[in-house]
Amino acid sequence: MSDPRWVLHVDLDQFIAAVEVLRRPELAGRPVVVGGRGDPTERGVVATASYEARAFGVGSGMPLRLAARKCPDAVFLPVDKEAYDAASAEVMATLRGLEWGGVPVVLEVLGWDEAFLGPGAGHGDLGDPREFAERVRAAVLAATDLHCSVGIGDNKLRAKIATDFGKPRGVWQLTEDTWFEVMGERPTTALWGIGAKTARKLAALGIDTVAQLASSDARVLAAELGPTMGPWYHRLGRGADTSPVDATPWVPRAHGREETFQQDLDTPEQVAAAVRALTGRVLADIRAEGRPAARVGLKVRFVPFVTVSRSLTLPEPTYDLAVLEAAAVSLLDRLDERDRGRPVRLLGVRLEMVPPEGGY
DNA sequence: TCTGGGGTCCTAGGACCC
DNA sequence: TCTGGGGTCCTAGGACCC
Repeated sequence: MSDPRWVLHVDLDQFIAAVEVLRRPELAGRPVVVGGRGDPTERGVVATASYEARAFGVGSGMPLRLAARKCPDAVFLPVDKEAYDAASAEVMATLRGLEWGGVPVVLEVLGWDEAFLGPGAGHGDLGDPREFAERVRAAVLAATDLHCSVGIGDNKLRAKIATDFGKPRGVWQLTEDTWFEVMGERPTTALWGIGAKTARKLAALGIDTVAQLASSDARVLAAELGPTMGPWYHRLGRGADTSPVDATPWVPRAHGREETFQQDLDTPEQVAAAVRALTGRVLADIRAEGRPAARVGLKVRFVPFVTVSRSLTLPEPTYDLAVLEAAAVSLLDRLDERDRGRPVRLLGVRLEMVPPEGGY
């Protein structure tokens, strides 16, 4: 019996909505929509909708106002980051405490509600991965009252894609043996890392499906899509991935804050004041990180929708609020003439930090 | 319907240096 | 008179993900 290096991908089912229902049991079975400040008359989008709300056509990324029109009886709740942070930490601690083949698992956290899980060094018999996957689901449910789905793969890519087939509350296995049978005829967007734009470029090359991508000419992809991305898309088509499950804690490169204004900003004074306010908020985040800012970036969305960005490298890394505010505001002067004076819908300030000692 | 907010990584072109 | 080739850094923008 061959012993593939099994990888599991764990994904919580409708994490945000599920956390909200847990602390308000009376919402169970009702359509719940979480997003923005919880006021569907404001500008904002849906972060997560419960299954009951999805039945009305409400989905992630949808404007709250549209969600309210589709499902007027839904309960609208504000995004409560702290609550999800806490629930996520509980889930990850539970996963980290699991043993597989007699040794602790290796856990790579992907976000609030997702993680890869692999066998630790020196493990013994791993047994049937499906049995272990069910154990994972049971452990998470017992510890947190949250349901999850688990994908099993012979690498991270296949495990990640498998999870979607198992949702909700299920387990699915995808390996080299079943890759083309399951994925071959699906559109390239079914792959992790190929979105609408790339799919369109591939379609222009006569590549619409995963199987077509796998049998395409890697040299053509490199020429058309870049020396790094081209070959990578080719590997995606075959489901190939050799990256290890990596438990190294995440070290952020940058922090940023964005704000969509309920009323568009009309004057340069309003815009500059908002940029300074955002800069102060991001500064607090990087102070907590303990590494000073090395670069400053500004993002501006005008009405109608045009989004531009400008950035600069600071003469020297700093925590100095006045210096950072001045740098961020100075980026406004670099906007194109035609954009100046147009109403501003969104502003974003981003501070890139100096790398930690020894790099990332 | 009128489009979040947090991120990462890649590419291309220009400036500059040797 | 015309023109190397390699390298790094900076900036703007594109694409993607959760």
